[in-house]
Formats: sequence, C-alpha cells, structure tokens
Amino acid sequence: MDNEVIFFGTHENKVDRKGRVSIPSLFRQALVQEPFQGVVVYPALHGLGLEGCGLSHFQWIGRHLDKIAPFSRQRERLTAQIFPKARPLQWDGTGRVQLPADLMTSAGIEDQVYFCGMYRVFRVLSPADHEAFVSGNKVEDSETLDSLFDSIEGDGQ
Amino acid sequence: MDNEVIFFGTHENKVDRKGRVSIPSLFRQALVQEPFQGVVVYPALHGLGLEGCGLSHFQWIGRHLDKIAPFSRQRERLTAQIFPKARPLQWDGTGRVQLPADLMTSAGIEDQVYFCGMYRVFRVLSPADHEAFVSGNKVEDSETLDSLFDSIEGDGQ
DNA sequence: TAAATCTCCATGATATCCCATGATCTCCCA
DNA sequence: TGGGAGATCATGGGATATCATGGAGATTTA
Repeated sequence: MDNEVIFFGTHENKVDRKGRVSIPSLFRQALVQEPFQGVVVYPALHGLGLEGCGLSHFQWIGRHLDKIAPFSRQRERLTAQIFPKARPLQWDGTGRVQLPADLMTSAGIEDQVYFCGMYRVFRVLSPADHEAFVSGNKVEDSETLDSLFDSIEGDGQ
Repeated sequence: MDNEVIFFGTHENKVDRKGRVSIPSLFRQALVQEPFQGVVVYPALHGLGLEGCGLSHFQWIGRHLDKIAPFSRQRERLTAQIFPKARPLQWDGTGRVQLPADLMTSAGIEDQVYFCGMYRVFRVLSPADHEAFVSGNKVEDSETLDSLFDSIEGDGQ
C-alpha cells in the first residue's frame, strides 16, 4: 500500500478477562512504517467511546495545540481534555494491547468492542455506543467545547 | 495511454460462495500504475449499491477532509459517513477480491454483481439495483447529508 | 507475596494462495 | 476470409497462511 496512514472499516473484537484486545490487522498494517509499533488511545472528543491513532498523528494533534496562545484558557482546556487520559499502547507479538482500566470504564467497555476506522484516527466503542454511532444518534457535547474545537483551523488549501 | 484512471463500461460478474469477485480486467488495467494493486470499496453516497475507486482517488477524497477543522463536528460527520464502511481490497493473482460480508449485506448483493464504470469511480450493484440504476430510478438520500457533501469544493480549475 | 503484565504456544475460523478448467477473444497464416 | 493455435479471462476447488482468541507459564511491579 501507500505510506499514508488511513484507518478503514469496522472491526468487532473481544476483550478477554485480562483486558486484552487485538488491534485489527488492517490497522496494524496501516501503522507498520511508524517508529512506534502501537497506538495512542484517549477518550473521544465528541461524546462516544475512545479514540485512537498512531503516535505520529498524535504528535500532529499536539502541533495544532501549539497554534493556540500558550497560557490561554482555551489551550489549557483542550490539553486537559486529551492528554491526562491518553496512553500509548504497544501491541505484543500477536497484535494485542492491554486496555487500561480507567479508559475502559470511561467508555463503558466490557467484553466486546467495535473498532471504527475514521481516516486518520479510529474509534473504540462499546456495542451500545457503536449502535448509537452508526445510527447517527450522537450524545451531545457541551456547546462550549464544540465551539472550541471548531475554532481550530484545518490544513487550509 | 495516459496514466489517468478512468473506468469504462458495464461488467456482469459472479460472486462465488466464498464471497470472491473478479474485478473486471478493464478496471484492473486502468489501475496498473497505482501503487496499491486493489480498489477501495464503500457504500455509495447517493443511493444505490457500492462505490469503488483506486486508493489514490480515495486519498484525494481524504485530502478534502484535511481542509476541514480537525476536531470539528462537520469533519467527524463526513468521516463517519464513509470510512467505517470503506475497505481497501487487494486483488489476488487472478484479479479477484473478497467482498466483506457487511458491504454485501448493505448493498443487497448475493451471487451476482454489475460493475458500472463511472469515470473516476465505479458502482458495484446487485441485479435489482442495476436495473433501477440504468432506468434512472434513484433512491434519495437525506437532504442534510447531501448538502454537507455538496459543500465540499472540487479542484476548481 | 499477591497482583498485574508480558511472552509464548495452541486452536478454530477465515481469508489468501495456487493450480485447473472452460469460455471467449486475439492473432496469424493459409 | 476463414479457421486454428495460443492468450486472456472469469470461475471453481483444495491447500496453505493469517488472524483473533484462549490459556499456561515467566517476569515484573506494588
């Protein structure tokens, strides 16, 4: 394939009683060229479940934060939203990672998860959240947060 | 010839009981110069069946998403509409790919499909959908989503 | 020392590879 | 112009590899 990291498709996997999950093979293939053979996982910004990505995309997110004034409340809020709960998870020889208990709790994940490819990132959802996700029923965030996120610019043209 | 990818014609192929389909030889020839020897397939945005294209055209779609604010709701909605159901399918030595079960289900595909060349993309349709497609009877999508996609600009000129 | 984490191996299901077959198409020469 | 040899293509089936998953044992951490 190409060297661009893109996450495709929906993959239903089990969480065993030790909290291990297989990262879908397609996702690992997308990340083979990354220096860190693993994923970074954090609570999703808009409502449902967890979000994950490769380490280098996580660094790219950080660079977007760098565009915001260093001591502003906005920067602090966004940073607080992502980093304290984010974890780099390295997969083992069989492609599994161990989901931290606090992330599982905050996402309502128990013994089954859905991995949803979302271009540069992916979602990790409980069955219930996945159901809501595909049917378009979103849990609404606070308007305040929304407007914060919307204020960050894209790559432009 | 040029290196420009264009899909021509209509091709009727069988889906075997393993879910394999031959990608029409003409389509594969159109993609010989692509780095990824396969196609990306996803539910058609406007109505019927599945849509497919080469990876680089799909990446071009992604680059439009990159123009949208990274954490915005609009970006997330557009992404969620395409990527969780999109799959890169690499063809084997005989030019066949394996159609994922969820895509077959969502497109009502069983043991026979029609490939319709549509310039830069192509359709993969069940016999019934193909019938409706050629006779011009479209199933309409939600207006909301349509207007979202329509708001994305082309390359201009 | 108990709990948690990691490594390694086994297993069933699934997807992929490889070869065979007939049908169609192309090409070349009578 | 016709017809036969060879190539290409779609398709079928068996063999093989990959993947997700479970569990035992080793290693680390608290």
